[in-house]
This record gives sequence, structure tokens and C-alpha cells, in this order.
Amino acid sequence: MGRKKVEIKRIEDKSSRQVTFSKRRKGLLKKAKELSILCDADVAVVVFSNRDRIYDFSSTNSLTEIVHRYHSHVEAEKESSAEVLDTEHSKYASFMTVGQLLQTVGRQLEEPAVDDLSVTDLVHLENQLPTALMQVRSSKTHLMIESIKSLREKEKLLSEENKHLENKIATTKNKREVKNEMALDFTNLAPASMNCQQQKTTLNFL
Amino acid sequence: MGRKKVEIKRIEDKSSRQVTFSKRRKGLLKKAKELSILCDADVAVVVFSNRDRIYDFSSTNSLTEIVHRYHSHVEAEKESSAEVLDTEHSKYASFMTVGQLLQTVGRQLEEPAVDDLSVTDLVHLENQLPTALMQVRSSKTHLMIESIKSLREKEKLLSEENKHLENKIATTKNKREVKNEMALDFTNLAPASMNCQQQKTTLNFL
DNA sequence: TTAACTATATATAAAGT
DNA sequence: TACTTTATATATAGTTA
Repeated sequence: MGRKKVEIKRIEDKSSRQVTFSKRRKGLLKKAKELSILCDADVAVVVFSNRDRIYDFSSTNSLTEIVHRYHSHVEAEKESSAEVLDTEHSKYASFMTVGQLLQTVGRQLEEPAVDDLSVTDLVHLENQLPTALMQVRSSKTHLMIESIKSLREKEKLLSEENKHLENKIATTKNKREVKNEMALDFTNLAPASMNCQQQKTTLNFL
Repeated sequence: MGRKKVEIKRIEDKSSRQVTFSKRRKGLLKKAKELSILCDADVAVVVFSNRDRIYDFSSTNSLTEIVHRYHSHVEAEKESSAEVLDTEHSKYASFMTVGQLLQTVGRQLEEPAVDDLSVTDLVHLENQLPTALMQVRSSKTHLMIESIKSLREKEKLLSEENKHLENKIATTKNKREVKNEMALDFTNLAPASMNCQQQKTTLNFL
């Protein structure tokens, strides 16, 4: 994207790092803005320079809002069995005070159309049902959590594999370049046997 | 940046908006990554699609960390406005333990002086709470489902990237083999070709 | 749909001032 | 030190399979 292709690794020269930072930061924020407008999506970008200056873009008024949404997602992913209840409570606590809760709630009780049963029977039922419900809920939550865990695990593995593959490619490229140069040098004097040897060395890195 | 210049305004056609979203989102995240590496800066990007799927990049482990730094800055710059207080409140609310929550509830209940409540009032409360609970559960389930969706999406993307990388490597290998063959032809006249042949066979298993 | 494929627009690295 | 210019690398819009 410039006169020369640059490797993606930390720029050591301080001054050109600064220049690149400035240019690319500007570009990044511009693209974030475009994405949010073109696709009607909420986008937030935060950049800290090494010298701790901050630059940001947010398609909504406040980054905070987006952060909230982000947290909702993350929290949902984070829960692990024992903590579920705690997390749940606190999560919703931040969105609804108890007062609001009580006010906001709509009534949805229906007539219990079971007048044939004795009070004793009903009491018994009343006691049993919540337990059953809890078991069902517990199973459901458990399954979902397991699902999430396993997905995250997969994600991690895939990421690692990806990284490896990238390294492999990088290595191959480098070796290849070296090899090409060597091959050029050698084909003039000795024939292909050298080529093979070189090849062999290279191969170990595949 | 394509066949035609596009105006930066909401893309009305749903399908091409989706396509553009996918392309540009990928681009944005890539650039964010490059910026963070090249310039050794902390960068975070969060993108929400219309349909509330989340995509993010963060140069540090957690977006949360960056958000914290962001908050420090913002608070330092803007004097403590009312908004900040709200932010703070909700931030900490999300970390409230169940114990704290119960205390809060207690306080709220003290106002109407619980002892003075009539049976009717209590029945009303009793009826409302389950509904509130249901809402909470519903939200929870929704979030978890979204979470799973989003993870599946990520998994898919990673898999695709992986596939690409593998193809790349395969291609590289092919080129290499072609080279080997050429080398073989070349050495038909000279010795040391066995070496090469062996090497070639080995190659396929790498 | 989703995936490749160009032709073109953009971003930007290095050079110039 | 920071603009401006240019050559080149990248991103991507529209197209096609």
C-alpha cells in the first residue's frame, strides 16, 4: 500500500513508527465510520498510542453504550455453572432496579382451572412443581453453558492452528527466497545435486 | 475502492449491505490488528451488526481492560458530570454480589414498610415476581443463544481462514514439487539424483 | 446463498520540500 | 517536524460462476 510492501511487525524506528501510527490511525477511524454508515451497524474503535494518547470513534453517542452491549454478550459467554446465578442477578440488577421491576411487571396469572383437587393435593403439587422446574432449568442452562464452553475451546484451537499455518507460510516464503538466490548462484557451477541438498534443508521447515 | 465509487451513506439494498458489511468488517479488523502490531499500540474494535451479532478485535486480552483505560481518560478530561456518575454506577452494579443485591432489595422494601402491607398487596407482589423472573430468564436465554450464534459464526470464519491458509501451503508445495521435477530432469545426466527422488517422496507426507 | 474474480478506488510507504 | 507528492500495495464494488 505504499512504495514498498511492509512486513507486519513492530516498526523499530521510532519516528517512522509515529508517522505510520498517525496515518493508519486516521485510516482506521475513517473506515470504522464508513462501515457504520454504509451498513448501519454500531461500531466502536479505541486506540491508545504508546504515549497513552487516546483516539476513538463510536457510531453511537457514547462508547459506553456499545461497551454495555459488549458486556452483555461477554457475560453471557463467561458464566460457569456455580456463578451463573450470581452473574444473572447482578447483570440484571444493572438494568432494572427492584422498584422498576415491580412496576414494570405485567400480570399474567390465570385462574388455576383445577378445582377438583383437594387443598392437600394442591399443596403437594405446589411443592413438587418448582423442584421439577428447577431441574429442567438447570439442565437447560448446563447444556447451554457446555455448548458455549466447547465452542470457545474450538475457537481457541482454530486460532492456534491458524497461527501455526501463518508461521509455516512465513517460514516457507523466507526459505524460498533464500533458496532461489542460492539456486541462481549454484546452477552456474555445479548441477542439480546442490539443488537437492538445499531442498532438503528447506523441507524440514514445511 | 472497487469498480465504482460509492457514496458513504446507508446501503438500502439489504443483501448488498450484508455483503459489504462482511467485507468491510473483515477489512477493519485486519487493519486494527496491523495498526496494533506495527505501531505497538493498544487497539480495540467492536462491531455490532444490525442483527446484533458481535465482532471484535482487541490487542490486549480483554476489551474490558481497554475500556477501563478509556474511562480513566474520559473521566480525567470531562469533570465529573452526572453522566459519569451514571456510568460508574452501572459499571459497579454489574459487579454486585447477590448479598449486596439482597441488601438493596431490603432497603427498597423498607420504604413501604413491609409490616404494613396488606395481604392483598402481598398477593399482588407474589403475582408480579414470577413474571419478573420470567423476563429475566428470557433475557438470559436470549443472550446465551446469541452468544452461541456468535461463537458459531466465529468458528466458521476461522475455519474458512484456515482452509485458505492450507490451500496456500498446498499451492506452495506444488510449485516446489514442480521445481523438484525440473531439478530431476536436469540431473538425469549427473549423479545424486536418488537423493532428490527420495526427497520428493518424503515431501508428500509433510 | 456463498465464493472467486477483476477493475478500480483508496490507503499509505517512501521520497520530496 | 510536518506537509505534499508519487508509486505501489491493498481493499473492495460489482460481476460472474
